[in-house]
This record gives sequence, C-alpha cells and structure tokens, in this order.
Amino acid sequence: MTTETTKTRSSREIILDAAERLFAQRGFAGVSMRDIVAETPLKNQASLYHHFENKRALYEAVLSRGLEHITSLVPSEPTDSLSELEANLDRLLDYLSEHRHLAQLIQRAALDDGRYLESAVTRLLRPLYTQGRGALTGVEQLWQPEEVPHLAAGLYHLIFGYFANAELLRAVVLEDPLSPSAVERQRRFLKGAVARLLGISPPAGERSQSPWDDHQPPSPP
Amino acid sequence: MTTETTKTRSSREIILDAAERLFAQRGFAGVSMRDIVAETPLKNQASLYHHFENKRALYEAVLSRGLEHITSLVPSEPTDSLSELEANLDRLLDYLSEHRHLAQLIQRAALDDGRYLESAVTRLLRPLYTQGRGALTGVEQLWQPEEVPHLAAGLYHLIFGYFANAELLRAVVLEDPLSPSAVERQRRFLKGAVARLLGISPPAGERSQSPWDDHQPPSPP
Amino acid sequence: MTTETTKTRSSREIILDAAERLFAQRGFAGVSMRDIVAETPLKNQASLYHHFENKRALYEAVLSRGLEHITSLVPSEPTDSLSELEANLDRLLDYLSEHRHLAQLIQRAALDDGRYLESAVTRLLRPLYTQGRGALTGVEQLWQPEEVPHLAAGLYHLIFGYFANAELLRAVVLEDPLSPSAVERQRRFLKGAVARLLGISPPAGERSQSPWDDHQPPSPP
Amino acid sequence: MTTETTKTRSSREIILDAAERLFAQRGFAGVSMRDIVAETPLKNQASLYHHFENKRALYEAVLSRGLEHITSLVPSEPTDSLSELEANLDRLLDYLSEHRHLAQLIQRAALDDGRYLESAVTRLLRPLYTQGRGALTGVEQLWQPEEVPHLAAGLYHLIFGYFANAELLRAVVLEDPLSPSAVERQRRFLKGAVARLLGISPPAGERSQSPWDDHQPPSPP
DNA sequence: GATGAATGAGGATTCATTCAT
DNA sequence: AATGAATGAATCCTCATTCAT
Repeated sequence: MTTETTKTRSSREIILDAAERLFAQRGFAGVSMRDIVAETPLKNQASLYHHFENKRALYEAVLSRGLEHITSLVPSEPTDSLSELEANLDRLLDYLSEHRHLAQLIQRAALDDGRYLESAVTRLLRPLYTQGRGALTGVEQLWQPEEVPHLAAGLYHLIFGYFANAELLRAVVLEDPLSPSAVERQRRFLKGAVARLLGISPPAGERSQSPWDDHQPPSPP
Repeated sequence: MTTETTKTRSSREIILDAAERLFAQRGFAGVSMRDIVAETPLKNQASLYHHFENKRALYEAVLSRGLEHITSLVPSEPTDSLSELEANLDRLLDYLSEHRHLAQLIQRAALDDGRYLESAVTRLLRPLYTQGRGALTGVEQLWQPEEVPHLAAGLYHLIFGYFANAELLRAVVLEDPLSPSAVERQRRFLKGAVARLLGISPPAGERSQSPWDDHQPPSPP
Repeated sequence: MTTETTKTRSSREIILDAAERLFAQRGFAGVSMRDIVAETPLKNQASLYHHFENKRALYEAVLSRGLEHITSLVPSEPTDSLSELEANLDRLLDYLSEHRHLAQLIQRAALDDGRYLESAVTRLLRPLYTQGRGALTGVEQLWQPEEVPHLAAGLYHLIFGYFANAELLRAVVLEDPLSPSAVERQRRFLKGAVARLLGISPPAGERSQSPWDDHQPPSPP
Repeated sequence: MTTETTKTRSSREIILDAAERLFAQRGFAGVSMRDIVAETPLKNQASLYHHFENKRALYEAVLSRGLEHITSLVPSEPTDSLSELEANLDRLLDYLSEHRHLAQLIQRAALDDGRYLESAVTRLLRPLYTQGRGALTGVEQLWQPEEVPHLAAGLYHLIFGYFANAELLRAVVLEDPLSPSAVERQRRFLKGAVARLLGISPPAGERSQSPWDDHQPPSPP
C-alpha cells in the first residue's frame, strides 16, 4: 500500500521514465523495446506489453506526459509587464533545465510528425501554440499582423532550441550548455532577446545588474 | 566524367539524393538500406555497397554534401551594414527554401550527435559556428561578451528552426510554411528580428516599404 | 451446483463453449488462450487455469464433451430395416446441423492426431468406429469382408464431410450448405446414397415422395 | 548450368517441398518459419524471405502448386462408360497415394478457408468443383437435379477423405491405410461405391474378378 | 474463483552486410 | 557496376504459463 508520492514508482512510471530518456536521446526508431527494458528492473520485453499496447503507444504516452507540464507553463494571456514576462520565462527555463531531455524529445517528435505521429504531436502542441499566440496580442504595433505567427515560432525556436540542441552546442562550443552558469547566461540572454523582440527592451546599460540576475536556479536533481 | 550541370546524374549522386531526402524525413535509424534502394533505379541493396562502404558512410556523405554549401553561405567577417546583413540572410533563406529537407537533416544530425555521428556533425558544424561567431564581432556594446555564444546559437535557431520544423508548423498553424508567400513573410520577420537583436533595427514605421520587400525569391526548380 | 438445464452456465461451461467454437474454426495451434478469454466474460487468462490445467487439457475437454453425444448417436447393432437406418441418419444429421462446428472440430482433431493429440482422438473415436462397424454386419453379401472397413470409413466421410467442409462448400458452391433447405436436401441425398451403398436402395421413381421428406428438422437454438 | 529436370532442385522448390510436407502435417498455424528452414539446407529464416514475401505467400504457393496437378486429373466431361470412370479414378488414386500429404493439405486448407485463405482455396478449388460437376451431367435420372451438388460433394469426400484422414484411420483401424494393399482395397471399394452412386453398378457376383483388380499401383518413391 | 503482473521462449519479419556471378 | 542469394543478429510482438493478492 505505498502511496503514489513515495519513492516507489509504479512499473508504468518506471517504464515511462526510461522510455522518455531513451526516446529523447535516440528517437523513436533508434530505441528498441529491449533497450527500454534494459533500463528497467523488469526482466523481459513481454512485461512492457502489459502496460502499453505497443511501442508507439508507449511513445505517445511518453510524449503526452512530457507535454502536459509544458503546456501548463506557457501563458495564455497577453503579457505586457516586463516582470511578468520574465517570470514566465523563468518558470519555463527552470522546467526545461530540470527535465533535460524534454526539449529534445519534443524536437524529435516535431521532426517525425506525419510519420509515426500523425496526430499525436499536433494534438499536443497545438494548444501550446494557441496559448503562445494569445500571449502576443499586444505586439501589433511592432510587427505586422501576418508576421505574428512567425514571431511566435521564432520565440519557440529561441527558447526550446537551446535545450534541444544542447548536445550539439556542447560539441561545437566546447562547454556544457546545461551547467548552472551556462543556463543562467542563457536565461539572461533570452530575457534580453525576448524583450527586444517584443519591444520592451530594458536600457542596455543596466542589464548586468538587473533584478533577474538574482534568480535562483532550482537545484539539479 | 559528367559535370554537375549535366542532366545525367551518376549512380552515386542518385543514391545521395534519395538518401538525403529519406534521412531528412525519417532520421538515420528510421531509414533502411532497402528504403534507399527503393527510391533509386537500382534493383539491389548490394549495389549501394559499391558506392559507399556502409550505411554510416553513406549518411556522412549525405551530411557533408549538404553542409558544404551551407558553410559557404555563412559570412565569416563581421557584418555591420544593414544591407550586407540582409543580403546574407537572403542568400541563406533562398538556399534553405530551395533545399527543403536540408534544415531537417541538420537538425536530426544535431540531435543524433554523440550517437551515430560522434565526429561527423561536429566536424562539419564547427566551422559554420566559427564563421557565425566571426560575423558577430561588433555586438559587444549590446551584449555581454559571454552572451555572444548564446546570441550566435539563438540566431542559428531562429533561422534554421523555421525550416527544420516546417512540418510541425504546417500541422499547428495550418498553412504551408514553405509556400513562396510564407517564406517571404518569414524573410521579412527574420530581417526585422535579426536587426533588432544585433542593434541595427530600422525605424519601425518604415518596415513595410523598406527595400527588402522587393527581393525576388528564386524560382522553384 | 447448477444443473445442466439451468440457464446459468458455469464458468467451466462458458469456457468450453467458447473454446469449442474457436478450436473448430481455427484449430488447436490457431487459437491462443487469449483468444479464448476474449470470448468469455473472464478478464484474465490466468482464470482459465483454474478450470483446466493447460491448453491441451482444455482442448481434450472440448473434444470429449463434443464426441460424447456423437458416440451415443451411432448405432452399435446392425441395422437392416430401411426405416431404422433412416431414423439413425436423421438423428445424426439433426445433431450435426445443430452443433455446427462439431464436425469441423472432429475433422481438425483427426488431422492433428499423432501431433498434439496422440491418444485423445483415438481413444474417443475408436468406440465410434467400433459401433459403426457393428452396424454393418449384414453387408457381406454386397462387399467383400476386407472391404467393410473401407465402407465404414466411406460412410463416415460422406456424413461428416458435408458438415466439416461446410465453409468450403459455401465458398465453392455459393450457397449456404447449413441453411435448413440445404440440410434437408443433404438429408435426402444421404439417405439415398447410404441405402444404395448398403444395398437397400429404394425404387428410383419413388424417391421424391417417400416418407422421409416430411421429416421435421429441429428448430435452431 | 543444371537443367531443371536434374536432381538439382532450386532453392525455391526445396522450400516448397519442405513447406508442403509440414503444412500438410501440422497446418498453417502449426508450422513456424523456423520449422521450415530446419527441413532445408538453408541456414536462416531470412533466406526464406528471398523466395516468398511472407509465410502466407509461401503457403499459397504450396497450395497452388499442389492443386494444379489435381485439377488436371479431374475430368471435365461427363463420364458414362464404366471403364472411363474407372480410369479416371485410377489416375486420381495413383496421384493421391503418391503424394500422400496432398489430401491432408487440401483438407486443412478447406477448414481454414475464410480465415487465412479467403480467396486462395476458393480460387483454386472452384474450377475443380466445376469440372467435377461437368462430369456428372448424366445422373439426373438417378438423382434430383438439386441433389447433384450434394452428390458431387459426396464423391469428393469419399475419394479425398480416405487420404486426408489416413492418420486417423491408421490409429482407429490399426492398419496402415496407405500400404499398397490397403490402397488397392480402397481402389476396389471406391470403384464399386462410385459405380453404385452413379447407377452403373456392375453385377455383384463378378466384382472380385473384374478387370480393375489387375491394376498395377505405381511403385512408391 | 478471479485477476494484474511478470516472464522465458518463441512467433514472423527486417536489418545491414557479404559473396559469387 | 550491378545483382540474386544468403546469413547472423536484431526487430516488434505473442505465446502459454505462473504467482502473489
């Protein structure tokens, strides 16, 4: 009789955890059911099929669990105050740096869309997009109305791209982009960039001592 | 000895073409040698091994052929004039919208790095990054020095993300992001965004009649 | 403690019913325990093992239940009067057309004999054969003694083949061989054929208005 | 450069031979691809897939090869002379006793029809039925027209049932039904039975010295 | 009795690769 | 340069069965 909040995760959750990590690292086609079981106390691939009908169902379960939280972090109302915008960004970055492979997982799913996923990613990402669009209502004086979707996509790529491509950045820039200090730098950069793109850029000279510098990143798990 | 401009493509090139398309759409692990042969006049998988030692060698050949041109399009010198910057962007966008799966291919390679690729992407993308960094020499009055790599990465994501995630955008926004008009809008958005991020933003009111509106997109093949 | 006549069938009987149908349709190897559970109110394959030790035991239970009644319908004494012969045939045909998959089940068991079944079918069918032989005592003036076993086998194939191959006949002749009228025709044909083979053939001209035409087929359940 | 008529059978034929034997003995569901390879000089199941697209395609190839010859042995014209009828029966029995598992194979296919086979058996057996019907044109003075299909089916069961159920008969009657002498007895019985059913029965007293007794069975392979 | 979970063995099929022609 | 055939290893998934609850 262990409660769900204890350390005892159900088999289903253990599988989802392992699968999330692997799918994020290698993609749907790059992960075998055997690989997943191997990262699990289970002894046999057959056991997986007790919890998920097939590989794809498992993948989609991983995906929706991962996107669920993300969706709740994206504001659906327009953000006009600088501080509110920054708070939103902070929450998103905290989450993404805590769940390292999530951005990769989403990026892979996006690339695979129409192949394995058809509906899944679309169904899950569309609300996220809708919310994001809602948050951009006030920008029409800066961008033409028909450019706003491009702006939304651009913000998405700015924010998620950093985490999705962390591996690549590490290899190219030769520094760990997920180290606390690197994430903190990215946070500062992102706030500046978003503010500029939304037309609420702070005075340049104050950037380094601005209040968001003292944001406390969550302790890594 | 057929030149590149001849209509007669060599077997090697035909294979590379098919493989590029497939790898971009499904990723390394998602494509089988059989799939590739099937998109080719060749009748047998064995024939592939006449031209490429193995699957991975074929993949890397696809990758380096694709990245070759891209690298030559990225400026290695700092760009301070607005018009020069725009010319650079124009060339890049032209190329990416003409070679639709290239951005996907690169994004997939980036995600797979350290798995199948180890050296390949890194080796190929590092010069691209170095060049990009070089072009950003003048921005230190706008961004802290240690933020410049983040800016470089951000620009990369802004530019490539749109094409890499075209499938996703189509599914979410319900319009073809690769249609000539959409690409033109993205071009305008991108110029504005880049200018803003690099601190050479044009007066907002003039954007719609600014000179880059009359840019002629290349005729599709 | 439910009697056989109660509407409430025990779990064991429900399982046997489902298994009989499935084994008849697909054969022993073509049916999985999962398939059987799926045709049952039970929710889990484990439940099957409460009633039957294993798949084979279940199969044999199905088989002996099915053959039990058949055995009781085959006369063990020689039949010389035409009317008695016809009554025997009528009873057998009634039963076989009421229990549609029984003949298939037996035919499959016969083919599988020596494979999964070794003893089962043999043990169950041998008495049936012995009884049948007994009923053929008088035919030695028509057939050589050593031909009588062939005659017994032939009668068996004539009678059971029609029902065992009903699916095939439907596909080939394009009419339902189990429809009441088709069964009635088969009944007439069979009586004629058996009578001819046993040397008690009725005068040809009278066949259509002979007494067995008014036989009432049992109402379907 | 071996000709097709030499002992060197092609891989495809070797596979077909092994598969025919196994499918006849155990049925489609009871045979695994591994079983088939094991009866073959091939070392790997993968090799099977070079010659047949999948298990079912292999099964259907076995089936059509087997039914091809049979079809050519069934007369399509009405047979009125006794000797012609007997010649037909002789040819059919010779073939069936030479190709022992063929009747089993067909019987199994008939039972499975509508399951794995849908079209296959039907497509292959329908012409056989049509031919058989054609051979029965003259019997309308003995049987009602609507009984003729039943007669056709009955003859089929009489002839094929003996070989299809040889295993069962052996177990029940305790003698090998495929021994030359047993086949000879069955031949005699069958001629008598068919003649009786078609109304061309020979005088009873002469049966044992009638000309068909000196038929020479083919030497077993 | 019933059931959810687990599991070793085996199911069909595909993989990348090799080799003789 | 091309291809048909072959193959060991791996793919996803299903099998019959067991056990704790």
